[in-house]
Amino acid sequence: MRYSKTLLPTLKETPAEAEIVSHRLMLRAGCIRKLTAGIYTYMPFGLAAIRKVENIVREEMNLAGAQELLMPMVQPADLWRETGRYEKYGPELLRFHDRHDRESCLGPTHEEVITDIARKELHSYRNLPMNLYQIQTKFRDEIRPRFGLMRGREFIMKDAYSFDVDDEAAGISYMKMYEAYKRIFTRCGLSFRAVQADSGAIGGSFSHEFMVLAKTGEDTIVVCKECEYAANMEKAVVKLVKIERPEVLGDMEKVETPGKRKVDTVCEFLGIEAKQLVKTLVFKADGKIVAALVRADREVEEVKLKNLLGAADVEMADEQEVFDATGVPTGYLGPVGIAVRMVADQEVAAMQNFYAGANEKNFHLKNVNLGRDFQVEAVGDLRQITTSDPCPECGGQLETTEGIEVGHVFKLGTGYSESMQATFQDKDGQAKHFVMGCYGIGVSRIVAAAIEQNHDDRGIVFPVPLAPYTVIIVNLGIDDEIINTAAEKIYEDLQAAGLEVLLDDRDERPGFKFKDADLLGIPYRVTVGKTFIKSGTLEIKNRKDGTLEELTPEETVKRLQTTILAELSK
RNA sequence: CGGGAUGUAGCGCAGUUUGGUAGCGCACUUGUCUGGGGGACAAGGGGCCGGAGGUUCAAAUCCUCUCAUCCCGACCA
Repeated sequence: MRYSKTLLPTLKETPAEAEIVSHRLMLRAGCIRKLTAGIYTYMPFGLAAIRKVENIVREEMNLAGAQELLMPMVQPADLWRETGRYEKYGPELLRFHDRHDRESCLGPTHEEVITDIARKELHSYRNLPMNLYQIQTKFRDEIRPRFGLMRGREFIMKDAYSFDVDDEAAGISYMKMYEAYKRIFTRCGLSFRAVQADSGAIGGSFSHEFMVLAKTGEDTIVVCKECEYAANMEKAVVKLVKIERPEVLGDMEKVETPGKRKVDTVCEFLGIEAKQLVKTLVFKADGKIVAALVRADREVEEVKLKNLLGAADVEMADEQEVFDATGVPTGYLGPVGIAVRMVADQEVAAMQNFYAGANEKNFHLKNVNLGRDFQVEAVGDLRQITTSDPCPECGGQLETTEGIEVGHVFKLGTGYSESMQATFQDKDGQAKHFVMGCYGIGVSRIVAAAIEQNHDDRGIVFPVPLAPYTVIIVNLGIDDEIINTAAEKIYEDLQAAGLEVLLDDRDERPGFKFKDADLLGIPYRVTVGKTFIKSGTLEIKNRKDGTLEELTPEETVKRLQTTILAELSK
């Protein structure tokens, strides 16, 4: 492609709206332009990168035995009512009425539509397993779209759905996708981790999120330094460290703590450590008051609390609500003699002779013990994991990093097939519900994540497999016949060698062109300038490491062809 | 939906406090020079100052209402 004929509007200055690197660079490099909040036009250069991702996804999905189809974006409300999601989905689902006043919605995901296809078209176990996928623009009316393509309302997603005869077969389908995903993200040149997204309530870990490791990620994940364990922070299982303490249970006594409400001040006043104190935090679970007990130096993980309680929604109660429910001012709350539902972190159950609030202003209790002095409704893993906790898998050291979720594999089971009566006839002649799985990849988000992970202060540094062009030729002598001819020649030859080449044939000054080449992040730059007249060589620059080479045109073609091919087959 | 901020030329901004009829840098057009890291000079084009209403002789500026966008918290690929 000739730069002079391309719509590739680069920006020297950064538009004020862009906050994170990928968004900023994608705007500056002319990849995207915003139409309205969370909705972007993919400009030719950005679209080329998206297509690269799509093709990798397509190849690997097909290789894994999945078939591509394309489902409608506009969907009838009735279909969504079958699964109850038309009511449940919330305002993210954009609903509207068509000219006949039929209720419709824009598909944020396609379980209903695909299950409808399955119940109509798949009738026998002989048809299974079946895995169908599409690459499509999704619409989710996000509460707060932000960060450009990272969280848009409109975005390109690959979604796949598998249908199997039973649980075991579904597990195989799941693993196939899991492996395909690893290949996809590896081929995209991303540094990523597959993290467990389910704490194991169903039994196995049948949900994984694929996270690209990047500082700007919206999720925090914990990663083991020694083994492959990785999990979303809010779901990471805390392994209880057994402490052998054959202590004699002391008699519970009241101690005065005048005006000491905070953990720090209480500990300082009593001359104890926070790990000897238990704090009582009050939450509203689906509107009902529940107290959660954790060691004073720990944090309650609301997601875990939610799961333990089986609640749909959990939030912290405010001071007034706490007082209304318990009659105790915050700071002196404790588990002994309090009339609310209580749950405790497993660590609290293992503690002996601890301190806690006395449910009386200016007093705490000493030598409190669970079981003897109070009872709780449930004990479980309630607290947030820390880097000083051992890896739940191998006991190794943990660290935290930020991650961007680019993929999610999930075993659905028979929820959808049951609510939509999607059955097939099995070997034994019985009608059975399909066991389903669903698998998503954020295609447009991958491009943003890749830039988040691969850039420097001069611009994007595209991984070769995602680069819209792999080579940019900088012609520095538009008016010089020798240089011009050489630039045209190498342009032809590189294309003939099967490479995607951008020829910068604009009448601009060298500095200007170099800056653009850096900004665009094209992996290899070939400069045709005065050195060609002097020595007949071209300069090849590697965008990533900055290495320079002087080669003849023939050598250049060979060198680029082999190195780029090598990069692509990694 | 709560909290904060911003809307002035394609982009980045000043001007708003103290009303007097719109400016700077970049980009764009033309010309000359220049030619290995966003070059120089000269001459141009481009703005119902987000929208509506009001106050006033006079509004980008003051008042009221609205719309939009961005940032911080609950969702997710």
